[in-house]
Amino acid sequence: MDEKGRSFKNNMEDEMDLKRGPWTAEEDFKLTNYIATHGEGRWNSLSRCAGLQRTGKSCRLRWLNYLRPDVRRGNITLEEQLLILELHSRWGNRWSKIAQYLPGRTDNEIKNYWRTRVQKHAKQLKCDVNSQQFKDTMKYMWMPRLVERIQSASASAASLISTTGSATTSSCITTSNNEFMTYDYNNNNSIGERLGVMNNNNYITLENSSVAVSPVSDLTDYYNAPKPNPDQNLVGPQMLPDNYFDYSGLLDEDLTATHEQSNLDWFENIDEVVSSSSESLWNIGESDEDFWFCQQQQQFNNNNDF
DNA sequence: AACTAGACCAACCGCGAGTAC
DNA sequence: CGTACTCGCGGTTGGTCTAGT
Repeated sequence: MDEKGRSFKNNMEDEMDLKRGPWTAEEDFKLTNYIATHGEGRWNSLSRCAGLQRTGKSCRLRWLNYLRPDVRRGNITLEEQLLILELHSRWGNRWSKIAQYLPGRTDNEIKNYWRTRVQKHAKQLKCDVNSQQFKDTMKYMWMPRLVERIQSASASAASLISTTGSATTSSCITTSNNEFMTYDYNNNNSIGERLGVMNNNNYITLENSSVAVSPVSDLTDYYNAPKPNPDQNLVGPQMLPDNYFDYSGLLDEDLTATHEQSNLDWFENIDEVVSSSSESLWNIGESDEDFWFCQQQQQFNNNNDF
């Protein structure tokens, strides 16, 4: 039998013996043990040597996404959400690249977050997740709000960390200079690059980017875009040139009211939450976020009606 | 209690790039 | 140089859980 034939036969045998679907505890044990003694890599032969009836691919995925000791589990924090949104605006669906900036998070986890949470909100707003409208909503509404919430929480979180010593592992934080960066809470030092600066508690500019940011979504474009004549006594959100929505009306008026109220609710919650556990601290965002998005959806639909 | 819809997430698949032979 | 293999990435699927009816 020639080399091709042997390879084909081996592949057929592999196919016949292969196991798919959820991993058992025994398989996990075998894989973890094998990697502990022999290291990772050469996944196909690793699978055979470890006595696993799995493809190399499957072993690699299981190790990277689940068994690796530094995999961080649990809810995506506010800081991580902010990072994901920002990095996605930079790089798009480059999940593995984005994951590099979120220690312990896998590309799969981030991808799942994006598809379930972010795309859900796009659906609620009745617009495409890749549309400029939704990108702007994220950039000018959602992200500033996240920053606000992070800042609000940071004081409480900081005291929590100082008392417990190891409340979290690593994440992205905002500093007193309005910078935000990846941070190792356990060792109390910065472990990543400085990612950007907040302006007026509202906007974020990214620095040190090795990849050009799309000029269309650059804030300077937003500011430089000709504004409607202020003398025009227009009511409600106004369409700017180049299809920019003017969200300032939303920020200043209706939204602020609901926003402040939801913040009040949130602040009422946070003392209680912080005193209970750090895990819960990051969980409270979801209902608040959903509430906020309901408001956005209404406003957004009003915009389109206008 | 039974059913349904939606959310979540682990796992699979296909493809392209890199590497070994 | 061509082929097979490996690896990693992004897209997709399907199982499980939960909330609502």
